[in-house]
Amino acid sequence: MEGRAKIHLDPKDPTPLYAQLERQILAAIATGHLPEGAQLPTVRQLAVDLRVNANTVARVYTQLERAGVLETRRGVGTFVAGKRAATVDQSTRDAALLTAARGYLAAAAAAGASPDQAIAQLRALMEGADRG
Amino acid sequence: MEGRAKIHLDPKDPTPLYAQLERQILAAIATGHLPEGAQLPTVRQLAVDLRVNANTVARVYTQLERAGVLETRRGVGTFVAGKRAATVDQSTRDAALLTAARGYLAAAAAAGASPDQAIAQLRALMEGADRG
DNA sequence: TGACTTGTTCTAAAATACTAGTACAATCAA
DNA sequence: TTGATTGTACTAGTATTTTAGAACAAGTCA
Repeated sequence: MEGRAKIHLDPKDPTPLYAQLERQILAAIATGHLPEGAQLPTVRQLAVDLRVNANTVARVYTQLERAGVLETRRGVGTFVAGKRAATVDQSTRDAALLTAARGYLAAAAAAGASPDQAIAQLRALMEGADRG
Repeated sequence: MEGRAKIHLDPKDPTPLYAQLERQILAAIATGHLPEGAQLPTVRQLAVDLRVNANTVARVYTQLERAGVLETRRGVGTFVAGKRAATVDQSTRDAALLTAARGYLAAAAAAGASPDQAIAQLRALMEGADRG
């Protein structure tokens, strides 16, 4: 029960599982669900919880470790790394955010939600994170 | 030049191109960019514009045609179908919106943006769409 | 030391996504 | 009818994603 991250993967979503998992972890960190220094579930445990292969989890951990987001210690576990320098420039990040926003608006519209509802849903999600 | 849909695909996004395209079309319809009866670009033309294979576009058109969203007439073109009965229930749509919101928050975090910036970007996009 | 836990690496196979090219069918206009 | 346009269907090949299983490396603890 020690700070289980609320990770949700959707097998129906055409987005690859590894990409979903990576985003969820990054979001959990950004929203404070996973504070600096927090320990993540082990590769094998998370694989069981999410019903995916251990390799899929391991690959995500490795990738995030190389990106400086996570810190891994063999035999101990995987932890959220401390503040790191941003390696990508601002324009690249802006472009990524724009693309993500377009995608969300599209997905919301496809789900029959109005833009206002889309924002409301986002707010609700953020508040839930604050309390966690 | 008759109402070109503003479709943007991101090859860097791990989400499959066909899924991105499907969402964008659904969004364009939901937001009124593509009103009922409007003609979509031809399979070959859109494939050229988006730098994807014609088969990828054709598959999306076919899928949306089977879903009742589009109407295709051989030798003429593809059009937005008339009002159709909602085939998915509310809970399914809510779940889809929640998943989309989680994904956006995660993508924004991955892009180094705060949740507030994520919402700001969304608002900016909405205003731009209104004027378009 | 030895047992155990944890992350890492590797090979192999299956399923899916995407590209490429071709051919066919239906509609419209001259 | 003829030709052009458009959607549909098909095969083949490549790349990516995911699963599966095994083995190895590094750390903790008794």
